[in-house]
Amino acid sequence: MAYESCLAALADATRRGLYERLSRRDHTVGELAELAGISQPAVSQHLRVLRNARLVAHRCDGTRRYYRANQRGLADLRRYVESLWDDALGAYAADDPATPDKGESR
Amino acid sequence: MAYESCLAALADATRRGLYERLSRRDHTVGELAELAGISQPAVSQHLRVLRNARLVAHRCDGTRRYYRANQRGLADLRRYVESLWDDALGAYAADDPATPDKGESR
DNA sequence: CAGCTACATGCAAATTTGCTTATATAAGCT
DNA sequence: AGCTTATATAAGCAAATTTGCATGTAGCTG
Repeated sequence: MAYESCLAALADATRRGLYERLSRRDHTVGELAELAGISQPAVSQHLRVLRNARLVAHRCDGTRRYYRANQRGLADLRRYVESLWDDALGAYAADDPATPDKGESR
Repeated sequence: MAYESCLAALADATRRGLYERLSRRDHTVGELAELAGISQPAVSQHLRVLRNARLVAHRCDGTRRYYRANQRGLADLRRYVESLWDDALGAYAADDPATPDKGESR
C-alpha cells in the first residue's frame, strides 16, 4: 500500500511546498534549495522521501537532476482518500434519521 | 487550511486504524483501546489529534463518549488531494504540444 | 588529470512523536 | 458522601525524524 508513504511524505510542510512547486514545473535540486530557503542537503533528503513515495521522479541532464511531480504516488493517495470518502458517505446514508444526537461537538 | 492537520493525523498507522474503524461504526474510547491493543490514554491522545483535524466527532452519553468519523475533515483533505490531482493532470496536458502554454507565475 | 559544479550520503545534535504510568475530572450508583 | 467507571490530561522516556555540517561521488571542462 503506497498511500501510507504518501501521507507521511505530504504531512511535512516543507515537502508539501517542494511537491506543489514540482507539480507546476520541473526544477533542479539547487533551484529548490534556493526557492525553499533551506540547504541543498536538506532538499535532497526531502526529495528522497518524496521519491520513495513515488510522488516525484527525476531525469538526469549532465550533473543536474530535474525533478518533477509523478502521478503514480498521488494516484495511490487519491484512490485511498476516495475510498475513505465513499465509506463516509456510506456511513452517512446508514445513519438512522429517527435518532436525534445528544451532544454533538467538533 | 485544515487539510494539513488531516495529513499529519492520517500519517500515523495507529490513527489511520482508529479512523477507519470509526468510519464504519461509532465506538467508545474504551472499546477503541481494546480493539487497537493500546492503553486508553494513548487512544485519547490519538483522538485529540483526529478531533483537531475535524476527522472525528463525539457525542456524550453519561460518562461515555461515542466517537465516530466526521465528514468535515475528510472533505478538506479530499478537496486538497483533488486540487493536487488537477495540477498533475494540468502538467500532463501541458506536455502535450496541442495545448497552449499557461504562463508561469512566481 | 586537475578543478569545478551539482547532487547525494553520513553522522551527530536537536526536536518531535507515540506510548506508558500516574493523576484529575465527571457522571452514575449505593 | 463515598465508590466505581469512563475519559482526559500530565509527566517521563525511548524511538523515530529533522536539520546542519562535512564529506563523497558523478559529470563536465580545460
